[in-house]
Amino acid sequence: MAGSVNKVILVGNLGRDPEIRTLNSGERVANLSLATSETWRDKASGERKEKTEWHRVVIFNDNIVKVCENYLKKGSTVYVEGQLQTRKWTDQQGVEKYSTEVVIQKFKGELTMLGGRGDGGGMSRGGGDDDYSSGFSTGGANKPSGPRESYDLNDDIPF
Amino acid sequence: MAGSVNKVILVGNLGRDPEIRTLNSGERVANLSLATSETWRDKASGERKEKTEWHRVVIFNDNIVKVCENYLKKGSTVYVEGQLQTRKWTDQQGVEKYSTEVVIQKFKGELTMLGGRGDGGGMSRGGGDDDYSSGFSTGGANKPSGPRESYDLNDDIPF
Amino acid sequence: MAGSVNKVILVGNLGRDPEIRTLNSGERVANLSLATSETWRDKASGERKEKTEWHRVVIFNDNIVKVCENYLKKGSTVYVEGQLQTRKWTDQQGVEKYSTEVVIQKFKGELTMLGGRGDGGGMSRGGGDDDYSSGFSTGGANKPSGPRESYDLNDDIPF
Amino acid sequence: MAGSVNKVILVGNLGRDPEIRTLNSGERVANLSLATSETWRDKASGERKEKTEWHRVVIFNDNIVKVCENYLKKGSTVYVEGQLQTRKWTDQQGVEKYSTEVVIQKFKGELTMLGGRGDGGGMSRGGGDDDYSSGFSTGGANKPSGPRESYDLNDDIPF
DNA sequence: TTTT
DNA sequence: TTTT
Repeated sequence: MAGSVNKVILVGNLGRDPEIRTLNSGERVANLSLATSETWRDKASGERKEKTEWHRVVIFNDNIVKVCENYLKKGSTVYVEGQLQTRKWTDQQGVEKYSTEVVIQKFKGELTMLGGRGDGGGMSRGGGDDDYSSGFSTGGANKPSGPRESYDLNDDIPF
Repeated sequence: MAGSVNKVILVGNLGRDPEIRTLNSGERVANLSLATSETWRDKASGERKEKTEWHRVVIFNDNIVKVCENYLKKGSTVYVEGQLQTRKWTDQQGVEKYSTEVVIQKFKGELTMLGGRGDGGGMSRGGGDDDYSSGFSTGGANKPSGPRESYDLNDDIPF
Repeated sequence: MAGSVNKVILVGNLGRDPEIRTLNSGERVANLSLATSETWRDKASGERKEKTEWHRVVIFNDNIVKVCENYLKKGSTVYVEGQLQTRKWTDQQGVEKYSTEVVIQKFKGELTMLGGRGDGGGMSRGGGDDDYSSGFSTGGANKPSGPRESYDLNDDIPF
Repeated sequence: MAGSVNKVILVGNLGRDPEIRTLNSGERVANLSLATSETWRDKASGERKEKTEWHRVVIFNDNIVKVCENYLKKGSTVYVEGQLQTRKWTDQQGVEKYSTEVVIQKFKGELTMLGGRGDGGGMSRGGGDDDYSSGFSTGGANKPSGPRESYDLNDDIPF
């Protein structure tokens, strides 16, 4: 295929605390229940209405799992960037079901804390790590070394 | 809620021709089956692997429905920008099911043709309209009246 | 051209209060100075570093101009979605300059309030309007007439 | 700062072949000149109009630099995801200038080939690498190992 | 079910 | 300077 893009961008609030589990492989996974809402005024009745959409976010990136564990809770506002993925599973009655999730892979996607009620006050990020971050953002990288401040090309002119 | 964002960006190919239906309200709706693929080389075996994700795109914007009708077909490459929306429905056995879709609302979202095998050659967009467009892009338009809560199609099954 | 996309997504804080001006046409324009920051730990020195990028956001959508006027101030956190646009202008010495801006057109782009220090407390949106909104989001609106080619502000300098 | 986001998404065509240079550090950098266009019908005159925006894209990720070198040329259509960055420089007359660029960092951003006239036919990506890719997409990762196909949580239910 |  |  000549290239494709699968990207989801959400800003919303957690409906409950993150759930973190350990797979048989030892790998940790975080699950978030994230709400986005729209409000509008109904043209006919003049009433204000609201509709909330709930998103299931699944995180396989361990740096981001740690942020979920240490900083997020019910009510936290987050920016999430991931991929749409539909998973098939079978319930206890043997019925096939589908679940569509926003997945933050090990090497793809981001999560950035944006504050909100759930934040326990402090914004300090905890020390001792060598992560690259955009504020409380986490993701994308492996062992980055910071943004580029300048580079030595002197024949660059705006075009 | 202090503002939220719900945005999906996809670039992929149509798995079949667009399906266009007319609702009881007279409103037209287009459905796209859009594939995005990832390929990678397996570290262990060294083999090239591929995984395809299928997305159900539902379009309520009539300008975009017209583009689907006139220009898109199986194999077309498109850029789609919409919202994630999960819809509950009941199948013929009375079982509740959920379908998560990428929705292009009447007044939100975009679709841009990017070529691909399915394009029947001509790129001319048809005249006589006064639409704003970015290339073959369509969207962003007028007179919003709130998000869609439900629509009366009962033959929709997750795919 | 077979379709193109020009989209900028920013979440950051205002460095100063919004500036709102009226063009000769009577149209109002809001300018925001928006900061995004990245922090990282320097691999060599182990020090925490930060780099801030300043973005000039220019808003031609009057609903969003009103939100800027009524709700935003220095310190506010906002989500902004617009287009990249580079404008050429001539300074008082007759030197040609270029300014690249994130533009929210009349019929394209969004702004969503996400809280932050600058918010004067209340989140109430003001009544009497029939706007469609996603939280405090505003945008996506009607009756487009083409992109903006130039506007008559001659005191604009890159910042 | 409580987290920020700085993201640019472009789909357009290259106005010329990629320029690739080597910095004093030995690091390679690719520069792309990318066009995005909008067309619209003027309401007054009824004429079709077009406006093209040119974007300077700067790439520090070596995997993506290789894709530019081997597969892209004048006319190629690409999807680019990067960060907005403004760089100050001094021209030969000693005048300070600013250049705003879309930067694909070493560990951030993506480039995906979408075809277009410039593509020399072959889509084969060259072998012997262990890169993760989405079609011809490149970026984001370091040593990824492919998308997740399934995971062993059996208590997952749609919510 | 697409695409390469 | 691209593309249709």
